[in-house]
Amino acid sequence: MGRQPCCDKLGVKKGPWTAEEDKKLINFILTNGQCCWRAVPKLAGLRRCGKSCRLRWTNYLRPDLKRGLLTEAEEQLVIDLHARLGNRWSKIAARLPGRTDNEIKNHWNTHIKKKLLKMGIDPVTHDPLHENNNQQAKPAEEISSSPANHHHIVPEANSEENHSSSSSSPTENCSSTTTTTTTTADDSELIDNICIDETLLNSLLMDDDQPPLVDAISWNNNNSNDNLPQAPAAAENHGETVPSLPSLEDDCSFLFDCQDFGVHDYGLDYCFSDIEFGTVLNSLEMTDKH
DNA sequence: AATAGGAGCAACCGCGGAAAG
DNA sequence: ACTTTCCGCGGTTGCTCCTAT
Repeated sequence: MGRQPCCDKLGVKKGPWTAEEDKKLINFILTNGQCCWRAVPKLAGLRRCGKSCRLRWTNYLRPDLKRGLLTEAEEQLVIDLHARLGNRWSKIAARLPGRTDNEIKNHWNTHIKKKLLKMGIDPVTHDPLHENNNQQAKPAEEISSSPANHHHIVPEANSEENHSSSSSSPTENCSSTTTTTTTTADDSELIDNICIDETLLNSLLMDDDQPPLVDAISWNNNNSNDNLPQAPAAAENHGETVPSLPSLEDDCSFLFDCQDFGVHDYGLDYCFSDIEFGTVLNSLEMTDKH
């Protein structure tokens, strides 16, 4: 009856991952692709639960992950989506390429939540906490100065979802920050692609299976770049046939995570230019902490 | 220079739905 | 149809680093 046990609870290691463990996991997924997490620890030679492997991969080792703080545009998008989706972090993360649900969740709890509270906005309901607080929350001109602000969804356009439409739009109230983080043109385009069309955004709410909007855009662009090495090709250096990885895994940024153990270990050094290695090294500094 | 407190983030825990047998 | 397990998600914890005193 049923399936095999997920993993032997005895002897399963917990806590922070070591570089060696990361190497094993990356090496395994590079050659075998993502499948059957239950079998991964055993096959990869890891004393970890499959669940832990999946988490490590999706939150830290995945090829398409961005590093660093969310940009102002991304932050604004998170706020907008949270106003509509609530704490459905995975759904929100699906609309932000390179960001994980865990990352967004952490960023929400540590940054955005406080920011909204400071502005007199309830981070749960996106309603003003108090009328007075709301008045003094943010000068209108400061709000409108947000790069992404003009993309905000008009609440009235979605009465069905808009539980807070009776008051000022949460997304209108919470758009600005006092910091002057640089927002790139790409970020603005990101918001454009997602928020400019109310119908589009509504469809996000309706169709969970819809592919990531920005993913499609950015990955189409990436995939059109002939300079990018392809993961399967790299895996062939191991002399193994690799089941076709999802297209996202084709991004060369995946290899950045290999730096700790040396990209040469994978026979992938030919893939990088000096500039790319610089990026790799920067990324390494982050992973070295572990 | 030492230390306490806060902030940020990676990882774990537990639950629910889906799927295998 | 039912049991068992897998997978993914959201909430929470605890460690590490940073900053203020």
